[in-house]
Amino acid sequence: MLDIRLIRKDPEGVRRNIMKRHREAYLQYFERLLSVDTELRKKMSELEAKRAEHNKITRLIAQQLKQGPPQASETQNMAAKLSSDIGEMEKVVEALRVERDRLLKLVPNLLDDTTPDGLDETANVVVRSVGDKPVFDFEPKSHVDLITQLDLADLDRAAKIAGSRFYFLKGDLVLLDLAILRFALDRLVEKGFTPVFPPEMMRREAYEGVTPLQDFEDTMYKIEGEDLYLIATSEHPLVAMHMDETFEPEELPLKYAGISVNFRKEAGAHGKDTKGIFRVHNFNKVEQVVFCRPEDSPKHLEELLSNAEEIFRALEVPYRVVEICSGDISPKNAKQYDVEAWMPAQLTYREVVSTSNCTSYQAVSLNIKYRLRHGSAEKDYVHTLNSTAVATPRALVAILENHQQRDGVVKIPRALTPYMNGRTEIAPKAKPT
RNA sequence: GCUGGGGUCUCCUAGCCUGGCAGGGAGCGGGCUUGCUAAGCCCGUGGUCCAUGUGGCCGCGCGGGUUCAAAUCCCGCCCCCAGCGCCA
Repeated sequence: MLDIRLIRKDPEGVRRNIMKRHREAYLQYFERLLSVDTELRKKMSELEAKRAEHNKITRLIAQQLKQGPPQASETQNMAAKLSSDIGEMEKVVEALRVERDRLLKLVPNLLDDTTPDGLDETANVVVRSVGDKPVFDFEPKSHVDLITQLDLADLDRAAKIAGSRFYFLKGDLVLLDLAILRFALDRLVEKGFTPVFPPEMMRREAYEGVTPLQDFEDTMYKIEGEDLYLIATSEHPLVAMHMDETFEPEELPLKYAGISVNFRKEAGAHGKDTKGIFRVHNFNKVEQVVFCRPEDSPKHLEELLSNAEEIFRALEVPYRVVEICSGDISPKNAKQYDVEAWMPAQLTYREVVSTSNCTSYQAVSLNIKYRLRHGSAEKDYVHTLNSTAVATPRALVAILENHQQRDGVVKIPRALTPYMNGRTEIAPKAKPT
């Protein structure tokens, strides 16, 4: 969420920024927030004055009782009256505070000045296209046909026991999945990232700090009867792990490479990508997470993007980088890039990476700060950034489709050969003649 | 899961039994003193509010309750430690 103090200090500036998202609802939340917050502060002042009065009397009672019990009863009656007044006022203030916080969480992050303006995804800006699209002298097969033909996954039996959007991954595709994850992890470790296996469930309180409320409805799975949610990405536990902490300046930037399973309901995606393993309920992902000083976050955003691009170049998958416009960007992001891989069977680019600068939006919710100078009392919120390094079902789809040969063989990218025990291709099983 | 012990400001710790403004130490930062890279002294080192001051309010794992008053008493929950149980 935004820092309420910033909103109080410059409501007009915040309003102008929110308008750039072209969503009437955001503005309504914001205007309502301003009035509720004003009312809250007024009521709080009154409450605190009353408490101050009550505290004085309470101290008086303590003194009187030292001198002798009989003197205290009259003052105690006054204190009791004040105490019940305070109880009433507290209820009012608490209701206002709950409403203020609810609205505050609904107001989106301030956009970076460089985020392109636009109404929806059609206004996203292609920054660059990298790699040559493969030229086939045959009709390229979809990944669905390839995994069926090569016996690399079983979708029907997965549906039987778990439902749609689940899969049994099999044989060489399992080895390739692990190879990709390990390859990506190694590249990040070389760059100073600390690899982390995080908890794959989180409590609601911590979770609310890293993701919009709407995600509890349409993204996250809840464990029945427990205050636990399956993580939708390792970004969530990795960012939340430092809640209520203050970093010394020399500890920043802090870089993690999270590796985990990701669970997503994909509610609202009915009918999209229903076949194959492109859009699924659980998948593996290596994620980059950075905590840094505010002035460094634009630089780190470019680094995270560059790291992800490096991995897709090594996988020999053609891609383009897209800058997400103000109407399409996630509410928690100030600036966002997507990397989209070329999918030859669909003749289109599909999202495989999302790189985000959340600036202080998550840090404010989670109360993550740093000292401006070592030992100094002055603190400010850190910035958090996250980016996919690689997510495997989608990377597998890209590799299968881009590296397929006429004879049904799929070439393994050279960079992965060492991670595949020297293997260079995935071939159909020899059929008995 | 059971039994017992615990969670206090950045860290350590006192206070809890017996309710009355959370005290001490260390580290860190700033200042002063001094012949030096020693030693000493003073201030600061949770959050928040606006009327910005010798100010108020809140804060002792979280949430309730009792009371004029709760770190302290009562209830529920979370987490840590030890032992037992279970277990890949």
